Amino acid sequence: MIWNKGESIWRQIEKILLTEIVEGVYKMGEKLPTESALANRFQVNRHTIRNTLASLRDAGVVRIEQGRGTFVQERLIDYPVNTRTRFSQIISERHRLPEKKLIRYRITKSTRTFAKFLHLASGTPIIHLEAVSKADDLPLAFSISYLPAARFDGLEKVFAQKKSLTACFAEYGIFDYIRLFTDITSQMPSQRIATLLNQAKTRPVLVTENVDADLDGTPIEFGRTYFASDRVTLKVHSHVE
Amino acid sequence: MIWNKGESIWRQIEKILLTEIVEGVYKMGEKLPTESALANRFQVNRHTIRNTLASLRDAGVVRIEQGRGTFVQERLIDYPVNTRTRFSQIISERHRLPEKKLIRYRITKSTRTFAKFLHLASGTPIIHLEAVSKADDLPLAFSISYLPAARFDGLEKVFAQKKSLTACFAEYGIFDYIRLFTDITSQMPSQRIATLLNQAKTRPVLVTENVDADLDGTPIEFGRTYFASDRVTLKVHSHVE
DNA sequence: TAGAATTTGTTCGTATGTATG
DNA sequence: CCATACATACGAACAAATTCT
Repeated sequence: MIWNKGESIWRQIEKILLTEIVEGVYKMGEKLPTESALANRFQVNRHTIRNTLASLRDAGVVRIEQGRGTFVQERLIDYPVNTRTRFSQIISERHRLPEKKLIRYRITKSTRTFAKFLHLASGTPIIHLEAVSKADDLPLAFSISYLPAARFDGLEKVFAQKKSLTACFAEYGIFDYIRLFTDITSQMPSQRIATLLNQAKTRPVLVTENVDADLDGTPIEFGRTYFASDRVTLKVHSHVE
Repeated sequence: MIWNKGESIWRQIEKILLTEIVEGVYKMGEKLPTESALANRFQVNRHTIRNTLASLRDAGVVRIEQGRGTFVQERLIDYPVNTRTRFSQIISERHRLPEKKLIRYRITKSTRTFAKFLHLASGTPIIHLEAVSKADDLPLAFSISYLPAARFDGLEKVFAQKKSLTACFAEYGIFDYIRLFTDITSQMPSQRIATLLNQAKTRPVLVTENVDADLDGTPIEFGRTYFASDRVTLKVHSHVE
């Protein structure tokens, strides 16, 4: 390897690796060679390779995990966050096969927190619905939805058939609804959620909380969703006013 | 301790702990007693306590870190994400003292990625500005901003004085600007970013990427911001159309 | 469950070139 | 010309996390 004198070595290596990644030599999610292997290949010190990889990490191209290796960062799905956020539609538009798998269905009494969001009295029966959302069999999100049981009587059977909340709502006469707000935080996943998302427990999840309402403004759902952060980017497009 | 018969013991304990947390017995970010200590206090099995803590975690009240303990989850700042996102203003409105500390200032040649966002030719000189945003001395975010060097000649001195990008823009004749988009992901922080945010390296960060433009629609800044996810909630308020 | 092997992370130290004042 | 700071590059050793046996 002969290095150009006008540019630092680690930047030249960065360009080479970047080219190889975009050309698909290393594919999405795949492991790059170890630092030692790269140092050997380019005949430089491991520190120099680490400089390169740190820069690629900062640019969002790779992620580095201690003890495991360096991986090409995958960010498969852009997930718009706005008034019309609907999972199935978003996935379909990206030419992927959406699937929503029911994990758990229960009816409980609402605690104060959920009651507040749904404008219900504390203790009112609410549906507690857990599901995993997939695109082409790849889990993207695990979500827990809380809905007023009175309004959605028998939801379990409807959901088992429709496999989409939007479709269920239509069965109950709600043909359109809007998202009132979305709160976004980040956490480490519990073992259960990591398993459901088929994700390493050492990788974080994006957590959103939201309330959807019908066109009268009556809340119909409070939801908490855990996104596999390596597979999803939340996108907020600003409206020009 | 005498337990009410109509309700499960772990739920009763949950209510007690929740009350103590909201009353400030355990303050934000503080460590709760160990599971054993709580089991001892309430004279129940440790499994019962684990039930309670798992429920509090799922409700976002505490976070559990293996080998370290259970902590009251701090979520201090609601950070709106919209067309008019401005740090100083957001913090001030919450009756906190905003501060933006310059970490690094350099001028480099833009790579293709940044050039694309800023509508510049690849290789054009751009300003690379790193800063830590604080509220009442608590670091909330670390941000890297890329700006066209030609348009913001001498920005370093202006920023040193104004300590706010919005204020700087005004010096260059830009009295209003809008955010075109915001992309949101989540990562584990590098050692450097964890240190700058004064945050445990085992806690994730929220990462946003955004482009701001002047009222002509010309991009003036590409920014990447790392939020301490335990201290910030990003809020997307939907506009009703 | 225990330990070895693998891989990245951190911290010493040394040296060179470049820009600044 | 000198002092200083900073980025770059190499070498060695050990720490920490993960994986494999």
